[in-house]
Amino acid sequence: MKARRDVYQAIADPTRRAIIGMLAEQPQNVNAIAEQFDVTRQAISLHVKILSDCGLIFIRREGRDHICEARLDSLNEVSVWVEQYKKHWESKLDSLETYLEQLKKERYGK
Amino acid sequence: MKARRDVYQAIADPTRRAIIGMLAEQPQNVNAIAEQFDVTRQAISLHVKILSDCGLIFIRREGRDHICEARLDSLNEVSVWVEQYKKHWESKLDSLETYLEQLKKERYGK
DNA sequence: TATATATGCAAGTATTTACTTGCGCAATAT
DNA sequence: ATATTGCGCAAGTAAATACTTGCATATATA
Repeated sequence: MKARRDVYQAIADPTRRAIIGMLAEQPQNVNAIAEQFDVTRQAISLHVKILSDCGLIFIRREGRDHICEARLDSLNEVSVWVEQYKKHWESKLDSLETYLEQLKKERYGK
Repeated sequence: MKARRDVYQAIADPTRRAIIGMLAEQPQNVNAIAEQFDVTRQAISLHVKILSDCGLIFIRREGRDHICEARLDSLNEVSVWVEQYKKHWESKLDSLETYLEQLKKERYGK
């Protein structure tokens, strides 16, 4: 469990995206997060660790509490990657027919 | 290999992101894609299937060629999700000290 | 000091992932 | 017709993933 661990992989899991959502609203300790899910605290603890490892959350110790706060700077990498393709889905043509029509005017494949 | 297969999971793999990048520039058949990687054609074929399954690419048959083209509409989901947190990384404070200072003024944890 | 609380670590499991090799099939090309 | 090319399917493997339970370790509280 120490392999590829980048932002893309971190946000691939819906539970982790939910955790990010919660922490973006308000920092919370691990137990508080875990109570909002059906899995064990340890499962959440692992998700928190993964998020922490890739820099998406920052863990501040306050007594025995480990308070997690969203630090979403590294989401910028995803943002940049996705936005570069924005034209691909925003310049949609009206129908598939028109689309295919256009495709035939060009050369494709190898 | 038929479990969770959403856009987030699809783009979690660097090879698949690379394939998307290639196809965004120019549609290509499976072999043409595979030649640009060190893995077998079948490995790429699987990636292509995953991308196709979640709607990120469209496969058009032309004789024996399966020509893949980027259809990145579903990236919009990722875009929307990421952009909602943009303020979290764009409103960065100058230093960690200032940041922590601000945190102390609020109540955290459970 | 004893006890409860918050948490991490370790080990074990089931499932998924990312691959591989081998094969079969359809569409060209010879 | 036969060979070649492009490709998917099936089966197998190694590793990663998402969990679990059990235990150890701090910190707070009675």
